[in-house]
Amino acid sequence: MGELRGAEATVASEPHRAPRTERGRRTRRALLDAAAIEFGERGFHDSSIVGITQRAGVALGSFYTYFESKEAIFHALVSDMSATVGAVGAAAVEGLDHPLDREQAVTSAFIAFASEHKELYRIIDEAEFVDPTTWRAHYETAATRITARLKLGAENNYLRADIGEVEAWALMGMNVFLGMRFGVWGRDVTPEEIGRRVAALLKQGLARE
Amino acid sequence: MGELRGAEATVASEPHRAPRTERGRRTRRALLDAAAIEFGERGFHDSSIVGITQRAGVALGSFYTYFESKEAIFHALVSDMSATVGAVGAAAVEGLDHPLDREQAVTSAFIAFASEHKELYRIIDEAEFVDPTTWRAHYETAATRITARLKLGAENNYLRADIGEVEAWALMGMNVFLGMRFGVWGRDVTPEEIGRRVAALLKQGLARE
Amino acid sequence: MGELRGAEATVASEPHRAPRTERGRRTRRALLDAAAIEFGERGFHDSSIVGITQRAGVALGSFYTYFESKEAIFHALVSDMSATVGAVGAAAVEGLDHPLDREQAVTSAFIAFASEHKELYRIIDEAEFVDPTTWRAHYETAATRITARLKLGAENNYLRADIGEVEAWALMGMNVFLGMRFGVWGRDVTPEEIGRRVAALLKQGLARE
Amino acid sequence: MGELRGAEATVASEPHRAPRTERGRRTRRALLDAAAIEFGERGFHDSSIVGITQRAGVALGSFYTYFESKEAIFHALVSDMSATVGAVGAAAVEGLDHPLDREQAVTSAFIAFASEHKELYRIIDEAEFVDPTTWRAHYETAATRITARLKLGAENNYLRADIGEVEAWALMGMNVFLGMRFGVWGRDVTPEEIGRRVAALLKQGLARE
DNA sequence: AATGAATGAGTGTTCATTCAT
DNA sequence: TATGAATGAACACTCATTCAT
Repeated sequence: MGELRGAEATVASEPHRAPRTERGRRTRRALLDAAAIEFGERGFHDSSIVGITQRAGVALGSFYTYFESKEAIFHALVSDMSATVGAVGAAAVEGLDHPLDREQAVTSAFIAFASEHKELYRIIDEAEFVDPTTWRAHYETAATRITARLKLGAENNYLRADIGEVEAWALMGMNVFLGMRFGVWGRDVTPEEIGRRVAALLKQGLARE
Repeated sequence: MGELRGAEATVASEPHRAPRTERGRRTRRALLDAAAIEFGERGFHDSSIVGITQRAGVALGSFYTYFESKEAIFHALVSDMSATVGAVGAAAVEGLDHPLDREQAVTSAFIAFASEHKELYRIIDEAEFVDPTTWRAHYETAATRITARLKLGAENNYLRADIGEVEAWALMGMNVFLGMRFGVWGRDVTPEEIGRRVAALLKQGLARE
Repeated sequence: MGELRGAEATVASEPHRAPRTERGRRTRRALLDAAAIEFGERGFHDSSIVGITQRAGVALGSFYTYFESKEAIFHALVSDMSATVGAVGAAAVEGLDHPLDREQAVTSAFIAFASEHKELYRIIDEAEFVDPTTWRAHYETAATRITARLKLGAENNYLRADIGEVEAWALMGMNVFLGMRFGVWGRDVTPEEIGRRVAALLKQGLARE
Repeated sequence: MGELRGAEATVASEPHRAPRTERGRRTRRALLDAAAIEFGERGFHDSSIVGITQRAGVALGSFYTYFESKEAIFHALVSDMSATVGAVGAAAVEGLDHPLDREQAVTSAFIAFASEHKELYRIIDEAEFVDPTTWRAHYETAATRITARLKLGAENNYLRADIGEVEAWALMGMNVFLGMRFGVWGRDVTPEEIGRRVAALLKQGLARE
């Protein structure tokens, strides 16, 4: 999970008290990593603070030095992950011009990422019930980003002029479900192959030519 | 919610004891309807058996005459809903031959249905955490149905020959996310318009002709 | 403590849920009696719900069938006791006409009562911190009653015309402190003797004639 | 609160370690002042060491350089206050000969003092539960002082020969309750007027002449 | 002396489930 | 079948106190 933290600077995770010492920073990090595993494995409600602190190797009470509540650390985690997912998409499109290339790259990257961070799915999905505001913001932000990509493609005459939010949500739904099925559940089709198939769908549809 | 129960005969919901009297049947139904509301409003974990029985107007103890546990009634509900959603899709394609017409109809029907049964989304989503087997079966069954529809379309030379499971999951993801965004969250685009846009995407992709 | 409950009808003790069965009524009573002992012996903060339920011989969870919280049962107890103390005073003056006789009787009765219900002092005193509203109301009500007695004595020309609230609070303070010292702490002077001495003070003051 | 500290030399408050430096003395004083406010506002149990140290502007750990425990600082405070109250009484009687004048002065002074140090009441009252020994000693000492005053008045033929401990406790009770009602709760009657009324009561009782 | 991170015992409260009536 | 009182395991959270720096 370590590398997921990279995005933390971007999104404020509102610690109870910001750690003042290096030791404090390490403890907070250990708690976040432990929580990602615990929540990913057992789900929010079956996870316990003791479970998290034991995994992190710190005392129960230390938890509350860094997080206000069980909900708070979950929120910090979801915010992190949401930012990380966004970063994965942004990195994937880098250097690509054609919108279809871009979407193909995003899909492949996303599925590869999903299959390496399976706990991510569970945690973001569970945010619907534990932290609905953040959950909704996560998808709305992503949709906005996709919409922007598509509009740009239309402006550049690569894509049809009439596409917009509906298509963006359709694309996001594809990616999420493909990530679940071929990233988290099984890897019987490679991320690259899936990217190619999605690109084909976007290019020409499903109809016979 | 009454009409949702129609599908119950299809999927075995394994009642603790099958109600023998008419009165019993009514109590069981009252509990299921109450549970759908309670789970939909508060989520599984914040729902309580007392809450359900109070909504249903029966005594706390009576719950266990009809359901073995909190999980059991949730399972019954999810099974019901899964079957109902399947039925909605099946009804939508009736009488339509062309696969693109069929998918357009399914999408429109599904979004219209979602906006009228918002609790459905929440409950099926939460099944990921409460009843994962049923949840996964729900999506696998749906994917199988879609795959079958697409393969048939390919056999009939309407669709490209190489489409299969990946495209089915992509389609399902679209529908689910469009249902969430334009059915549950907001109705700023009509189900028919969304169906048309999805059909356009499937027909020709997003690329400029 | 049983007889203390006599006043309960007078003051609403707002149970979480009113017991519907006789068994329920008995459990609630057992909890109140146990709480009086527990709070009296250990004080509010060192008392625990487990402690109360163990003394009462019921399961931990049963507590919350009858009381909303630890504070709630304390409040019920204080209300009860406040009413009981009032009743003791009222009973003492019955049949006595002269105000000095009345106050003498009240003082004696109160001190005798205090020495038999030592937990009462502790609980009412602790209400200053746990249930300040009820605590203050307790003393204000008592002061009002005493003021009324004194005014009546003045109207009947037994007492000086100018006495009022200040004298009532002075009298109440006497009684409370005498009850503490000669009722709760030690019985080295009898309640009757104390009553006589207070009456003497009220009759002629302390000055040499 | 500063001036309350004046009496500290009188009663040993057993500091954990006596501060050796001037800086240490200032920190200890800051902690005591902060504790008086915190305990007065929130009561002993709702007060916390963090709360006290934050008010005092020192680090949490510093607390234990000066006090052994939460109870210890409370004890130091109660001892202080007890001594201060005694000093107020002693100062009030200075230069007065007649016992009735003396008691009138004590009552007035005490009520005036109470209305300026409301936290005092709360803290001394709470000592019943937190530091019972000191609490009881406080009242026993006060009673002894009053008894001595009264006996002296009797010896000098100002007062009846038979008055003693009972009358002392009665007087103390009056003062405490009048201080609560007309000092802490409301100042609708002046301390002087109350002193006069108490003196009248002590001089001639309440009976009509 | 001062700091603040770490500790962990302690406890109020919830709620699914059982069971006597 | 229906009722609702009783049960007790489970857990989030607090906070006085310790200790390494």
